[in-house]
Amino acid sequence: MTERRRTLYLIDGSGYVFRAFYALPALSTSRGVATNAVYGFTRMLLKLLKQARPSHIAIAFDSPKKTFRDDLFADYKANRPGAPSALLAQVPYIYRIVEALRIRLLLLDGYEADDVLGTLAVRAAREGFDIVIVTADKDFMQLVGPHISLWDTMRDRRTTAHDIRQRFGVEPRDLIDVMALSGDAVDNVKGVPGVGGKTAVALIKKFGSLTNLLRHLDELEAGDLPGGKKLAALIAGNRPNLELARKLVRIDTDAPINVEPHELGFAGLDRIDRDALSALAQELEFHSLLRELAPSAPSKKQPDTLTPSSALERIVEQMTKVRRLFVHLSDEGEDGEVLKLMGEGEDRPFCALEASSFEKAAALLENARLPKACHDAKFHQRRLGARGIKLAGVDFDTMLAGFLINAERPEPALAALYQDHLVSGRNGGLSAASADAQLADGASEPEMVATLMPVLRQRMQEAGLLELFAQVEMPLASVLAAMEDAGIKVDGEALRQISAQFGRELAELESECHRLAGRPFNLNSPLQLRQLLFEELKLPVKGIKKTKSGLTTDSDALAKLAEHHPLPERVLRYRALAKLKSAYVDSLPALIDAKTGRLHTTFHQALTATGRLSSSNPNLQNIPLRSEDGRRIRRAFVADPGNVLLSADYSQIELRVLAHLSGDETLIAAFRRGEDIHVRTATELLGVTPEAVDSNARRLAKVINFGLIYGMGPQRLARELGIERKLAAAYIDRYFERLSGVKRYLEATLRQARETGFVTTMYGRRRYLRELNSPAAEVRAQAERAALNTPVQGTAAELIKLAMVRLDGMLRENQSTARLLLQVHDELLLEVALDQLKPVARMLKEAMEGAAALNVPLRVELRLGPNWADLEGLNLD
DNA sequence: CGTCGGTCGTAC
DNA sequence: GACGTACGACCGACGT
Repeated sequence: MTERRRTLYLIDGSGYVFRAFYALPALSTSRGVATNAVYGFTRMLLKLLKQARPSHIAIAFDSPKKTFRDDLFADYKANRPGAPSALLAQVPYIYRIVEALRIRLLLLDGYEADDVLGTLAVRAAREGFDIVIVTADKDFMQLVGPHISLWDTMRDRRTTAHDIRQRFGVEPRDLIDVMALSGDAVDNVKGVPGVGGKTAVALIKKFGSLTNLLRHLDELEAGDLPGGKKLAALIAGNRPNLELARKLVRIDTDAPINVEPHELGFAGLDRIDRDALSALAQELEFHSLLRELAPSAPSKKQPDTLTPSSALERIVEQMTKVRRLFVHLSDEGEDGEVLKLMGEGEDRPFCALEASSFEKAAALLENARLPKACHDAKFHQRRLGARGIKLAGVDFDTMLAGFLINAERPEPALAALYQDHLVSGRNGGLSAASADAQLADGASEPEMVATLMPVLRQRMQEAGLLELFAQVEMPLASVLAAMEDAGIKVDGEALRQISAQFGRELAELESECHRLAGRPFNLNSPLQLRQLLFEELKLPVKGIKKTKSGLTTDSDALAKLAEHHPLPERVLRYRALAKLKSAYVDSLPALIDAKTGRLHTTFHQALTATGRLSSSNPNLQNIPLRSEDGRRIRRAFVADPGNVLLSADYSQIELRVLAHLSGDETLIAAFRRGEDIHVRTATELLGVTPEAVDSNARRLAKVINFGLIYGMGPQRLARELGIERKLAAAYIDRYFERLSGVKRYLEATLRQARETGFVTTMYGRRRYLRELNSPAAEVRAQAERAALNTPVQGTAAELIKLAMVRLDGMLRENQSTARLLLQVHDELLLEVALDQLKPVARMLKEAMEGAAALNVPLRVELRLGPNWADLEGLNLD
């Protein structure tokens, strides 16, 4: 076996100090000494030492004196404001921390940190080290090579030579020339005006280097590059600038440093200067941050260190005796995955497992009779599932609990919940102490979950949310995990064909539009389109709505303008196709799992204000349906061979919920009799018999019925129906006159919302609406509409969630292989083997229609087919 | 150069 | 100004 190369970590100290200073709020000690940069820097450093456990490490800082670059160019970095005094004052502390940690600190007069690190990196690579430069600064990319990579610890992003080639298409070294050409606004390096990154990369790709480019400007002038002539002249004119820029951006790899890489050894956290750190901790009031390192610290358990594997079995053994397990899988990228477990009991046994030893805890995790709590159960179930571990018994998810209690925080992080429920209350803002509690590595995640659980449970109980939590949200998380795992089969080849065809038509439309406009313009730019239509073509602006920035070019507006000019109609067609192509046809194939041909969305259960689910990456809740072009996309969503797609839609779920919540007798009677609800509404509005309701009258009623749920006003109704505003207002009055129960309900809802500050759904979910008291009429009105809509939308969301949980139970009980794939607010989509179709269809219908006993029946329409576009009705009788 | 607000359009 | 809930592509302005 060849000896492993040693790894040297080189830290861009100045970069991190700068970032920490601006990223963190203005913390200070009780005596008013600013500490945020020291705090952020120290945290970053400790994290790095724990995670990477480096054998060799050094930190470099910029020389405080003038550097050789200042001598070259007086205005170097002139655009960058000097460091604020609050930052400068912290620098000595930072140096002291580095010294106390016994890490080599490097400062070289006349050189920036970049040059010191660059020189050391090149030297160390020659001597057989692998070098990781820890920085967030892209300027370092020019140094990357076979043994040198970058690591941005804040975003946990690593950059290798391969990444750079892939991203830019040039070698890392070439980035010096690229940067020289394009300039750098931050450092006030002037490149060639008008040449940005894109052009610069293209030029270097074509000519290989800046030197070669300057030598062959004539080729550029004659060449086929668009604007080549102009470009060549510009570059020629800026030749002296370029020579200078190259010297400024190039990191010096030959700085006079008298340190050798092998002298940069780090002995580990056991060998640091504890006395010095302790003194610093006192002085800076970093109690929890440095406590674990300092000698005076209580001998608290060290949750973040990995337990040696010899002790593992014993600890896991202890865990079998606990009443409850707190579980956290840290998402620290690649091989940094760590599973932390804590038991609830007298001595709270704790262990942290590396990915390679997860299976030691499998039996515990899969034991459904051992209750567990974690933050984001769906995530844990899927990630452990990917390793073959079937997480079971999770009955408390702090993310779901926290969101039920306060829906103003979507997908709350553990630290945010901790802050909200355990730390805040004292002086409101982010004091140094509370930031410390939140940010420091003091408490492990399982500890935080354990601490939060009783608090959150208490708050849910006070708000009457426990049943919704335990009976709906918790079991749903596991159903959603299975749905995401299942994914849906998508015909990528079909999408590629559609893409090609749309592409051809779009190209034709584009040239046609440019011809009609009389000049080329960017069809995707509403701004350019607006200038063209209203300023150049001077099309009439009457009846055109406005956006914040001016006249709109939305589809309503274009439809109006189409009477006066042929262009708008073509733009409408272009927009429709371009939308479908970029949002669906071209983006979906990239997300299809190449092995299985299936597409896996992520459902968000703790995100929307009303309690609906949402879907992202990709969003499969807005796949087109209405246009034929759109349906072609939907047709690419197919059933696996031997299966069919089975879809179930709630019929009029929101109007039925409104009937139930309002108790309106007319509405309830109509639904009980199974009437066409829009026809019924039309008879009430127009005072005619059902037979007399024509399609136009029904359409009117339908618009009102839908608009009602959203709090539509007469203005919008009039526009929608193309009638006078007065008439629209009369219809609305008439509606509330005939359906007075609805009117009373809406009024009562608003009254209650104003009194309590929140509205509730049928199952008790709350939405707080502070804006109900806003002095701004429009803000207030919007909050009022939300207040009226939320109970209806939210209750409907709860019903289908309940149906999903019920269905999941039924499918399990009957050992069906049918799989729930998608939920689209009032629709469930399943993939079912042909031979199970009938029983599954029955279960599905029963699960949905029987989700709750409202005072109106719930109705479901079943349809099935080979794909999601061509579905035919299924009658079970 | 990345982030973010604005605009637009898809779904229910 | 104008009808609720989402996600996301694209553009263009703005400042780490």
